[in-house]
Amino acid sequence: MVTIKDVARLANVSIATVSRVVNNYTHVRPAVREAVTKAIAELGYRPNGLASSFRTQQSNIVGVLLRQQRTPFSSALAYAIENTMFDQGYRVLLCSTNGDADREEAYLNTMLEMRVQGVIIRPSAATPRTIKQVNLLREQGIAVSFVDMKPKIAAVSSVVCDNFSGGYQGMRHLIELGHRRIGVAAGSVAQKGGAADVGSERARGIRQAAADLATDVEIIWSPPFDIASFEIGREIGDVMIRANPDMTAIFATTDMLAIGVMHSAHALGLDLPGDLSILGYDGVLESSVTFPTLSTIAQPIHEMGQLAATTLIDHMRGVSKSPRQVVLENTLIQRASTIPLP
Amino acid sequence: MVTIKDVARLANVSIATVSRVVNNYTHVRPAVREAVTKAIAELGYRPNGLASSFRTQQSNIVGVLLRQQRTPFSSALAYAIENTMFDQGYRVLLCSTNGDADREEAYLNTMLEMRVQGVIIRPSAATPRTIKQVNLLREQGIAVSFVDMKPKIAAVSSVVCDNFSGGYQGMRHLIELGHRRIGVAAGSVAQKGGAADVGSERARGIRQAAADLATDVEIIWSPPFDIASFEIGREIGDVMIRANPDMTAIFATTDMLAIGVMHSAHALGLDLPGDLSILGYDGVLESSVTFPTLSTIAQPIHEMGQLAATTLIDHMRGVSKSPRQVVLENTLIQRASTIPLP
DNA sequence: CGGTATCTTGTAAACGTTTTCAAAACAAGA
DNA sequence: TCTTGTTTTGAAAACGTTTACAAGATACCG
Repeated sequence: MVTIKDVARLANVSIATVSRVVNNYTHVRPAVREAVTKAIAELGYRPNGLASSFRTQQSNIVGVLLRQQRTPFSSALAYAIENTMFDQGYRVLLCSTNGDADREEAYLNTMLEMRVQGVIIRPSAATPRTIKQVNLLREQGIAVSFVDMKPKIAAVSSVVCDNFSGGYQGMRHLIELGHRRIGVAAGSVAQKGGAADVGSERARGIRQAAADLATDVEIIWSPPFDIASFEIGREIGDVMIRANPDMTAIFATTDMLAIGVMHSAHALGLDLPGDLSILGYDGVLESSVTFPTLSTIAQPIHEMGQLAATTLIDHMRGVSKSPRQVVLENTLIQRASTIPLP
Repeated sequence: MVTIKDVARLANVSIATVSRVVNNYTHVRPAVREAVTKAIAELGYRPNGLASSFRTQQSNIVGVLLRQQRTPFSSALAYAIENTMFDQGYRVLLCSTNGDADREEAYLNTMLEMRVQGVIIRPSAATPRTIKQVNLLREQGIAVSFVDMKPKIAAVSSVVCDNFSGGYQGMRHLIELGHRRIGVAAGSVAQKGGAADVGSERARGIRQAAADLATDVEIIWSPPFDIASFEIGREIGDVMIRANPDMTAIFATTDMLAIGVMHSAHALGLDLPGDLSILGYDGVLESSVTFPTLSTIAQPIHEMGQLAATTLIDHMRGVSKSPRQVVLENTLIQRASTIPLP
C-alpha cells in the first residue's frame, strides 16, 4: 500500500508538504503543489483514513441508533439523517437495536470505542440503562441528539413532534365531521397517560380535544396492546367494531394500525368510509395506498431527520453548545377515509 | 481520556500486558490478569478503537451501498445485512446513493479511505464507472459482494433471485387460472430484454411461460417507464385498462406498481378481483395490506441479505477465497387479488 | 546592501495501540 | 545445585498521519 512517504520521495518534498497538499492547506508554492498532485496521481495514493482518524482523533462517523429498522417511519428517518450527514462530510453507522437492550448496549459500546463524533438516538424507551449509557457518551464529549422522544435529561437536544397537538387535531377533525362515538386505538402505555412519551401525548391531546370541543363525545378506548402493527390493528378493530355497533369513527395512533382496522372493518362487511370513518397517524408511505385512501395526521419525518442531523452537527462543530429542543407540528392530511356523518 | 498507559501504571505492569488482557490472550498469570482487570474498571478505561484499528489496519466496518433507502425492499435488505454483520462483530456503514453516480463515487472513495473490510453493493446499474470502482476496491484487497444483481465481472460473489423463474411462475399462475389476455407492467429496460438485469430477466420468464404453457396467450405490454413507483403504477394501469377492455389480469413487476394499478382499476369502477386479477412482485410489507390482499411473487429478502453478509464475511476472513454466486428461488404467495376466470 | 517581515519548507515528535524479541521467572528433571 | 524447557513479562519498534517549531527562502523597504 502506497503511503505518504512514497509520494514525498517521488515528489522530492517532505511528508509534511504532502500532507499540506492533501488537506489543501495554504502556504504551498503552486509549483510544489502541482508536483505533489502529480505524484499522488501517478502512485494512486489514497490517504489512510485509519491513520488520520487516529492522529486527529476524529472519526467523522456518527452513529444512528434506531429501535427498529423495518418500519417505514424508521427507514425514512434514517434516510433523511444519512442524506444530511453525507452533505456535511459525515458518515453514518447504522445501529438498529431491534428493541433489544443488550444490543443497544453493545452498540453504544462500539460507538464509544470507535470514537464516533456524535450519536442520534431514537430509543426503545428512556430506561435508566439508556440514560446511563447516554450520560457516558456525553462524558466522553460525544454529542448526542434525540429524535422522536424528548429525554428527561435536561441538557440534551431533541427533535420531536407535538404529539399532543397531533392527537388534538385528529380528534377535532373527527368531531367537526360530526362524529361523537369515536374509537381510539392506542397502545397500553398511552392509555395510562403517565410518561411524556409519544403515545401518551397523543392520547392526552385526544382527551383534551374531546373535552374542549363538544360535550357529548364518547371515547371508546381499544384494549391495550404493545406493538402498533398491522396484525394488532386487525385484532383491535375486530374487537372494537363488534362491541360497539354505534361507533362511527376510529382514530388509530399509527398508520399501520389504521390499515389493520380497515381490514377488520372490511372483513366484518362494513362499508368504508360510509359506515366507519378511519383516521391514521404518521403519514408514512402506506397511507395513500389503501382503499379508501387514508386520512392521517402526518409527521414531517424528513424534516425531523434533517433537523436532528443539523442540530447534532452544530454540537459536534462546537457552533452551538447549548441544547436545542425542537418541536415540530403535525398536519392533518385529509383523504377519503374520513367523511362527515350524514 | 484514560489510555493503556494509565492502566499499566496503576496495575504495575507494562502496557504490553494490559494489551494482552484486553484482547484476552493467553500467557497471563491469573493474578496479573485480575489486577489489570481491576485497574481497567477503576479507571473506566476503554480501548481507543481508532488506535487499534490503525495499528492493525482493520476497521471491522463493512459498507452497504444501496441505490435507494426509502423502499421497503431496500430497508428490509439493509436490516438483514446489519443484523447478520452485528452478530459477527462487524459494523455497518450505511451508504445510500440515491441513484446518484457522483454520490456513489464519493461513498466508494470514503470506503476506500477508511479501509472498510468489505462492501455489499446493490448498484444502480452496472455502469462502467461502477465496475471500475469495484475493481479498485478489490485491488486494495477489499472484499466485495453484490446483491440483487449478478455483475458481469466474473470473479465476484453475488446473491440474486431467479427472476426468470419468478416471472415464469407468475405467468404460469395466471395462465392456470384461465387468463389469456394478460397485461404486464414492466419498466423500459425490461422490455428491451437485452441485459441480464432484474427486470429483463422477469420479462424473459414471462415470455417463456406464455410460449410454453398455452398457444393463445396474448401479452399486453405496458408503456415503458423508468421508476416502479405507486404513482407510475396508477398511470400505467389507467392507460392499459382503458385501452384493453378485454384484458382479465395484470402482472406488475413490483408490488408498488401493483398497488398503483389497483388504484387505477378502482378509479375506473372495476371490481377487484372480479373484473381484473392483479399479481405483484416482491413480497414487501404492503402486499398484505391492500384490498383485496395482493397475490405476489415473493423474494426471500431476509435470506438474500443474510447470505450476502455471510458470503462477504467468509471472504473477509479468508475462509473462502473463490467467489460464490448464489441464486435463490422466488415463491408465489397466493392471496385474494388473483382468481380463476369464470 | 542590510534589515525586517512574510511565505514556504523540513525535522521530528506525537497519537495509542499491537507485536516482536529477548530477558526474566519459574518448574522440573538430573 | 545445575541444566533444560516452558511460561510469563517488559522494552521498544512500528503503523501513517498531523502539527509545532524552527530554519531557510524570498520579497520589500530604506
